Amino acid sequence: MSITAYTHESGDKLELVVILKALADETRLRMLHLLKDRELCVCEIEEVLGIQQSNASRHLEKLRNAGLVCSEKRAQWVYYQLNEDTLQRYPFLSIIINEETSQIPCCQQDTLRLENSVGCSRC
Amino acid sequence: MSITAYTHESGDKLELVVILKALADETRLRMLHLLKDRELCVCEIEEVLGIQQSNASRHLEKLRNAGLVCSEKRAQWVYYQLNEDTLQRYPFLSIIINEETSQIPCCQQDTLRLENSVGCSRC
DNA sequence: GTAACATATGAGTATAACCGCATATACTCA
DNA sequence: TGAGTATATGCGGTTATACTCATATGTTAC
Repeated sequence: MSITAYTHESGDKLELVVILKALADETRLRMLHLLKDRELCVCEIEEVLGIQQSNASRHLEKLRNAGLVCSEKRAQWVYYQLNEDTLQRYPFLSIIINEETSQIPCCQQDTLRLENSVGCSRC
Repeated sequence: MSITAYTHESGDKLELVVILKALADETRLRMLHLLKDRELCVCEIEEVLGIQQSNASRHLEKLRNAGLVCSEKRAQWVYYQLNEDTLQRYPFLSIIINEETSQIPCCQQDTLRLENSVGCSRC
């Protein structure tokens, strides 16, 4: 019912390094690309990306631990959205998420798949 | 004697992902931070960072394969510098290298160590 | 030529990352 | 309450990454 605060998995690692590690994966870039337009629930993401549920959940956990997304539970669904606070603190993130990912073919296809879907069959 | 062309280790991986993986490491961020001011040879880098020679060489190889730096051999030394071509093609790189790394304490200390060194004892 | 040095690379190891399967947890609805 | 669903998580296997030591390659200077 409440927005999950982003908890950095900083440990002893630099926040910038944690963020860059979270970005350095094609699946997670595709997720961020989808999330730049609107919030999505996990089942929508796994459908569009064609990946397993547990896999999607773990990638989203990594993005959340890096502070890139935050999640909100509503009914049995968990909705993820970009964490605007972090995006403001690190201006390079907006360039990557809004501009660079849009150049990637599979990200463009993901967008089409999401737009053409008649809403998620489940949520 | 000739500047090594950057050869992307793209394989089947996205160039953007290769670049982000190269960035997602504290040692390599420190290297890029040092290189933003001037070219450096490997022995200077390993001295300032306090890492082993083989370790420095491998990190630099990763940066070179991602197209972030290029190298030039002069006499028995190899000098590394930022690859301006890639920095222009990916504007977010300049933000990370010129602004974000400067906020990192150990990068600031590296800069001091480099400035205070009476030149590299070897090259 | 040889010695000394700078750099790259092969081999081995330890750790981290990614994935799939199965299961636990939490919520809804009848 | 119980069935069904959405999400998270424990576990095992596989691959990738980072590090160290030792060695190969290429250069300079004698």
